Amino acid sequence: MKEQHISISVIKRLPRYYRFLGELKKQGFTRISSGELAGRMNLTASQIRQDLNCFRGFGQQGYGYNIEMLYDGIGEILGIDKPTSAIMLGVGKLGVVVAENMNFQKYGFNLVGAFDVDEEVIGKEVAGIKVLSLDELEAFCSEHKPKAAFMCVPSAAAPELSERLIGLGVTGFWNFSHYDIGIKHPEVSVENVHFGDTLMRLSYKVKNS
Amino acid sequence: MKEQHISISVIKRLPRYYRFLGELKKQGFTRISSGELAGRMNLTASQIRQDLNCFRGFGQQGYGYNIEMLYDGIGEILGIDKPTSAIMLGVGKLGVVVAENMNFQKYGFNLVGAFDVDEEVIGKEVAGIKVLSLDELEAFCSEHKPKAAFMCVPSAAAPELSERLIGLGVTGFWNFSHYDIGIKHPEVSVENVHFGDTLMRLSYKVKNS
DNA sequence: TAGATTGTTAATCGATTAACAATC
DNA sequence: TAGATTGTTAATCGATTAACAATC
Repeated sequence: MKEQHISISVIKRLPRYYRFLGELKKQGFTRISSGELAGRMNLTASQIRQDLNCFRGFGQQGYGYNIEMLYDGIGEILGIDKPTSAIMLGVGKLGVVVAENMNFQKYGFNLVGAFDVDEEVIGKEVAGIKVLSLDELEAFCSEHKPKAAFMCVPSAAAPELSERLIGLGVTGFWNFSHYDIGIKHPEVSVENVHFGDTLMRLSYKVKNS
Repeated sequence: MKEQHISISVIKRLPRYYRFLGELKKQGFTRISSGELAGRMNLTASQIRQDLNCFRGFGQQGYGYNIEMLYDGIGEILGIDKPTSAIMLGVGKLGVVVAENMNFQKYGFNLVGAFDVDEEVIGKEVAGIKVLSLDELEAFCSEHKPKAAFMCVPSAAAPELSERLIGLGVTGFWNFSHYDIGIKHPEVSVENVHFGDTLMRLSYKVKNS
């Protein structure tokens, strides 16, 4: 898997390829051409070939792409085969739903800890994990060295907490809070899940079409 | 508010401007220059001026931008001042959390109905709304004419259900399910919230930096 | 071999950045 | 008026699409 420099636009599309290919695989298909896949995904064949060619070796002229091999290959590029250990910060309603309904393994992560400040929540089990007090964060991290943090805390708590986590070696944030972790720390990776932003975009679209 | 053709890239950024400006407003600031805002948001001043100039009349040479006016203006562009009526499909764990914790009004929507197929859930109240049986969808829609649907159903239910909703006049989907509503229906607006996709992207980033 | 389909280069298109004249 | 800062045009950069030679 020789990767030169992969543009962020390509990376953004990979999960969607992965989903479509997984579906095709499940349906029993074994090969697909860029043209056929383009039709299903509403892309151009050219774009698919360009995207996949960033990584070399997936296609075969005159044949197309082997679905299983491509699926596994993209999974490997995304790092799904090598789970990153992660902790959840904030085990409120959202945190609980996310923790208990996401199959993290499927997406390249392994949830190893959960923290909250609420005495009501501390000590309870979520997704098979005992919720610890935030006071225990330092001890836990020096023992387990989690690399990623799922930020399900109120926005007000995010600035200080993210500083603390970065100090403890966390390099990736799955951020549900409103607070732009990446601005002060361009060296860490952040993926934001901002419900409000997507709703506002939908509002715009609905009203302008 | 004269809008020619606004590119999708600009629209995508508007909610983030809106959030930052709301914050600045709350902090008591009254004016800001593109340079200052660029620093805070980690953009270029040039991009901010280009973006805002799509809509005309926000800035003033030598002065900058009036925060309140800009905030309100962007809100208007996004259509936040004119709520779209929406219904929720699927009131499982995710649906409940979303319904009860999102202030839809704040983002340009008004939740007017909720539907499920589970007898356990039907009849209960969520966010002040009584959950109806999916059998009542047609009657409800012909009376209330909701324009948007929040899809919190299992992916398997999404294809058929989205067809049905489009037939009933729904033109916008906030889609939590895995199913690409937009492919068969390019005429409707869709905003996807795919937790898995963002996690996979984070996985890639964490492993490649 | 002939047909299909990729890999890859070149052309186009769009978005971002830089520069500066207009103007508050 | 002088200084600041926008609006806007031009330059650059990157991403997408088109085309076709390579090759399975």
